[in-house]
Amino acid sequence: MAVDPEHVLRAAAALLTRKSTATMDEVAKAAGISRATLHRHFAGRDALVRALEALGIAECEAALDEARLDEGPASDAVRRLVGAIEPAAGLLAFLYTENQLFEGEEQNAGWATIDDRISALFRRGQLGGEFRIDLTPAWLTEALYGLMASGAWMVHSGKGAPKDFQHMIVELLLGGALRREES
Amino acid sequence: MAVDPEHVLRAAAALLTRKSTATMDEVAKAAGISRATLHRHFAGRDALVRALEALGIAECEAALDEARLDEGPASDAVRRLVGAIEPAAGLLAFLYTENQLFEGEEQNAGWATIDDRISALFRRGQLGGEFRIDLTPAWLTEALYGLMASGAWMVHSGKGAPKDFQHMIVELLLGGALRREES
DNA sequence: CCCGAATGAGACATCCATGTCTCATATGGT
DNA sequence: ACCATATGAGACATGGATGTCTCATTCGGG
Repeated sequence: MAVDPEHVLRAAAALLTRKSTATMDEVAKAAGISRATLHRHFAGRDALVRALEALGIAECEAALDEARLDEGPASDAVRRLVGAIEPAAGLLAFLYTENQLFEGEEQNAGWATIDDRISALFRRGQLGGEFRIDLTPAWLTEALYGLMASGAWMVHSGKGAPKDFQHMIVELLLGGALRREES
Repeated sequence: MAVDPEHVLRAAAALLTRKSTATMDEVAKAAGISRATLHRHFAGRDALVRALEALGIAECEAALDEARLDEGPASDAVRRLVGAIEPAAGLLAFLYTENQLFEGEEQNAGWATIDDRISALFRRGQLGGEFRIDLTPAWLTEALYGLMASGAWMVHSGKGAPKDFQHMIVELLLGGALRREES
């Protein structure tokens, strides 16, 4: 009978990714539990979103670890990062829009850490001569978020295949839309 | 005494861009009118958002016209487009997230027209040999939206300057993060 | 100057999500 | 088998936003 909070969070994430205004009642149904039980585990919608935020941060950190950002060419690290983060892209896209509601209030410090790690990767690429230096690491990081949200949205709306997620994002982020001279 | 609906829409757009959950009361205050009057002009929050959607579409169309997408190199057209659309980026970013609430219901057909015009631009660039062909026009279009949302977010949060908006987006979208060999 | 129309202020009812509570039931360990 | 505990179902109160209404006031044109 014990409810698995992890499973509840996954179900909530899956639902809220699709319908960000879903009711606590809908979330409970999606998780296969009653609203009362949902409330026993997460005291209110706010707590639920915070828990989802913590989950998203944890998955991000895990993806960052898995991608081994310090190893090899920075562009390869970016490739690994996008690939590793893909399963969490939907959740992150939800949090990305939801976080803007929290503006003004205290932000979860976890995001700053993640921002820093990703920014450091781009900076490493710049220092190593791989990446151009006229685009700031902060912008490249923000752009990566935006492209992941767009990619998640495309997959979710059926306009793109999940298998193309990594390729679409990485190729555009690193290479851009212009044809390159043969190297 | 006559209220200018256009001015009300502008104020609503400016407010909702910053706080997407603003109340009808807050919108009315922001527009300098009473809630009753706001209600007389826009029958409910839904109607207001629809009107904002129409405004956003109109501004997009205007930017598309102003950018003369058919003239000259496609990359220059993209540059002009981003520059022309910058003033509306905040509103578009709001609608971009708000539209997901309407999923399932009928979408405003105006977006499809805009998608088509932008996609056509990217396709033209591909056929002309300017743009790489392994990224679909649909994805490039979606990516442009995502980057504009990220750019608007960066400017809004103070992490980036408005004057860099066009440069950041265009350079990343067209050129990517990798250093190019000297051409 | 006067009258009609639009506005502002506020009261009022309503709806919806939320949060809390109770009680019966089911589960799982001892 | 028994008991403690967690769950499900639903009632209930609450708060916030919305939509509607009235009435006094103000503005602007004739």
